[in-house]
Amino acid sequence: MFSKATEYALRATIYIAQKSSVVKKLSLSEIAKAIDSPPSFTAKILQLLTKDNCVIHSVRGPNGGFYITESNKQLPLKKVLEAINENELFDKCILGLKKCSETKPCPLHFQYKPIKQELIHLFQTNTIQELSEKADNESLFINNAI
Amino acid sequence: MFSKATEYALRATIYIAQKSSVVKKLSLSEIAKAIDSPPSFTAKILQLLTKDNCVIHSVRGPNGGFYITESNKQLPLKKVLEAINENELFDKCILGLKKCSETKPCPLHFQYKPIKQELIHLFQTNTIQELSEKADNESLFINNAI
DNA sequence: ATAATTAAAGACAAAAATACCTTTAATTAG
DNA sequence: CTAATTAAAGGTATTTTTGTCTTTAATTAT
Ligand code: FES
Ligand code: FES
Repeated sequence: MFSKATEYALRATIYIAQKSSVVKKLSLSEIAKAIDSPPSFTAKILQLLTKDNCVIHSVRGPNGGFYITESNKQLPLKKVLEAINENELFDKCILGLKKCSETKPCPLHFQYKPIKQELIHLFQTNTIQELSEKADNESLFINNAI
Repeated sequence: MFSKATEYALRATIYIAQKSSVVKKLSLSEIAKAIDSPPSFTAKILQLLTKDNCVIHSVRGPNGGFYITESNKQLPLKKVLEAINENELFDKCILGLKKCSETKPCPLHFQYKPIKQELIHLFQTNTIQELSEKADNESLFINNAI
């Protein structure tokens, strides 16, 4: 479904929303360990999420790290997909035609369309905060620990 | 969503179901041109679909090529995914956890679950024949022609 | 000011996916 | 039987994705 990069981005964002605040920043190594992802690769992805502070924030130096503001927690999960340029996933034709189009639809188009809408809805209506609260309250998981 | 290999496999299968019969086989080059795919790569994929005659059939030599039997047209589209080993796509966790599990669900699990079911349903209920007829009757498309 | 800590940036490496190319085997037509 | 045609098989090449490593810049604590 998603690329590794996207999966790490989503898991990292949820974890940061769970555990960080402006006064409690999380280091790369803590995040990577928590979400079970390769640290250096995760660094690249966090940089994308930090760009223009579009999703998360970062500060360098001692006691530095990554955090997310309360206001950014209100962003829809879709924002994460946009930040790492995988948002167009939901615009694509399921059979791989160059354009998914109503006027030149593939044989699965009209059946796939409502499912696609639900996927878009899923990422548009869930905020980062909501997801992180879910993970908090219902003992849900964002890593592969045993 | 799907890999290129899967996209080509689905488009090729639909095209073969539309145009072939036991007495009218289609050459690799015709298929690749029709579905707008790289011929050599498409050859590999058709081989997988031909293995054990699980989806399509092939014969070598003059007037040889690929075709599908009436009985195989009754197979669900899911069979194509299985043939190229991308069927597990729908078993995977959307956040990339090693296992999608009810007992250790990710924060999106319960919202994603019904969508996943619809995707599975889509590929399980549609037969190859139904899709190819759709493509016939409603001027739907399986290539990128202008 | 200096040293320590942390992310940013960029080069590099490995693996996987995609695409291509050559040889072989099967089949058919003549 | 021979030549032509077509898919099968297997190797190679390219591109993309994933992952690593090193250097630089920013920040903080002492
Ligand atoms: S054209 Fe294929 S999904 Fe819309
Ligand atoms: S655990 Fe993530 S989708 Fe089921």
